[in-house]
Amino acid sequence: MTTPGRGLHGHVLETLGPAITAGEYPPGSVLRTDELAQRFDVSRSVMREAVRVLESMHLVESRRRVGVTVRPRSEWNVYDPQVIRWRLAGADRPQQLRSLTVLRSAIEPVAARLAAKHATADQCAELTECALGMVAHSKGHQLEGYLLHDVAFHRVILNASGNEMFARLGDVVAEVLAGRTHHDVMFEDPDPAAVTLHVQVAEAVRAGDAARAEHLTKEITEGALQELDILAP
Amino acid sequence: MTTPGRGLHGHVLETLGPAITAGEYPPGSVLRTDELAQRFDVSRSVMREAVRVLESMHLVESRRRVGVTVRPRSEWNVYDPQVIRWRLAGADRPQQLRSLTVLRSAIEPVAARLAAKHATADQCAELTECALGMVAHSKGHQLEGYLLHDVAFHRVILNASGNEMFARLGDVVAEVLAGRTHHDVMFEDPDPAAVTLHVQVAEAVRAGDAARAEHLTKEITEGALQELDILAP
DNA sequence: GACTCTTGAATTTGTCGTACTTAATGGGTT
DNA sequence: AACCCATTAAGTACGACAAATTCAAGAGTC
Repeated sequence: MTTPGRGLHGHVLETLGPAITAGEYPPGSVLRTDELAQRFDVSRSVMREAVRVLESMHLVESRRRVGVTVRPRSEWNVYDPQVIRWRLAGADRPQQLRSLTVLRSAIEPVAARLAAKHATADQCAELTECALGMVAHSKGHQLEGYLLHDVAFHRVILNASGNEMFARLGDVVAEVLAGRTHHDVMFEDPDPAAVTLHVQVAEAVRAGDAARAEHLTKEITEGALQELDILAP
Repeated sequence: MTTPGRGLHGHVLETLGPAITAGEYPPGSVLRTDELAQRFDVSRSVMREAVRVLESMHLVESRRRVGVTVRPRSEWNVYDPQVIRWRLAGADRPQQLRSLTVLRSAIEPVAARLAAKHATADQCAELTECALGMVAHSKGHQLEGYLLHDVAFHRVILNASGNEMFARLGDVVAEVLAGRTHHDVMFEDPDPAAVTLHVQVAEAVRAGDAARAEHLTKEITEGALQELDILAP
């Protein structure tokens, strides 16, 4: 899942990026390219390329005679998958999971509604397959198998919505679901009600019942919100 | 609003980025760094930095002995503000506006709901101020003034939601609203019903009526969808 | 004496060119 | 078919100079 930092420039990013997003360098902090190059034992060229990437993520700003200044969090490109990964690996992982779960609660119901209208026969078949897979792994501590089908299910929904912006959130949803399974809430079998809801969503999409697909998905995401003690919208 | 491409590296990006997102180089196309450097009359270092940025946006992939290959659209970081800007300036502007408007229709109602719960007194005041500004500019072809307050209104909502992911969509919403005013649909005064809805949203948020704020905002975004002939969710 | 404006030096990024290294590809040989 | 090697384009390093902006010192004025 993690990108193994191709090349020296990638290695530098995999160290500097998490450090910055973790708040190790507070907003306004000034870094110097030469010093960083020395610290990481790379050439200035490599460090400059790394800084350029951080700049394109709006994590830092590079100005002459000043150096590389860290920008405030409010300006970061928080939708950049790499930034999301770094933040999920760092100190504000809980905060990040909350933000993303709220995002899910807004996106997925609408995506399900659109999926009910646009899904192909193949996608419908895949959807029911995933739902059945979830049922099959819902008892007896088969969390990994369950997660696999759960992630696949939500990916299909997002893709079937026909909206590219929704489709690109597949990785985010996967990360949130994986995070929940591996670190946080789930120690036992998943909630049977949630499993049922997924099956019903698959049915609704297959039947082309947009309103029902949206409503059921909303119930799923509200469940996710409650798990994190977020007031249900 | 537009970033003026700071430095040579920025200038290269402002040319190459739009070209790639416009599909001028179809997925799988291979570019060579040296050739590009020659074409843009910059050093290889500068071109390499530009390529690194394009790579961080998942627009291209750089591999040894092969070159810089253009990735398929499905892998692009479509939430990157720069990518959004490039695509809005290019050929698939209509498609992009549709995607973003659908995204709005998912996000903004939930954001309004959260804003009703989290908005500070200052934010409530600003919100009513924006709504009143919209009313004041709703007659007599004052489209620019209307747009200004409209954008500000939606920014306040997104910020007041307290969710950083929502807040970062302020620029996107601004771009969509501006696009609608300047290029596409609006030649006359804005729909009076829409103006009224904004005023009512401001009231609902002030009153802390989350459900009402959500519902009213949903009506606003559904109106935006209908303007683009998208089936209302 | 306090203040402002100008000037210039110091500093850090920006750009360039070159040389060398590394890895993947494709073809030729065994 | 398996292996080896030459080719190729990116990856890395280093050194030099250009450009811009900050900061302070100094001149001039009120």
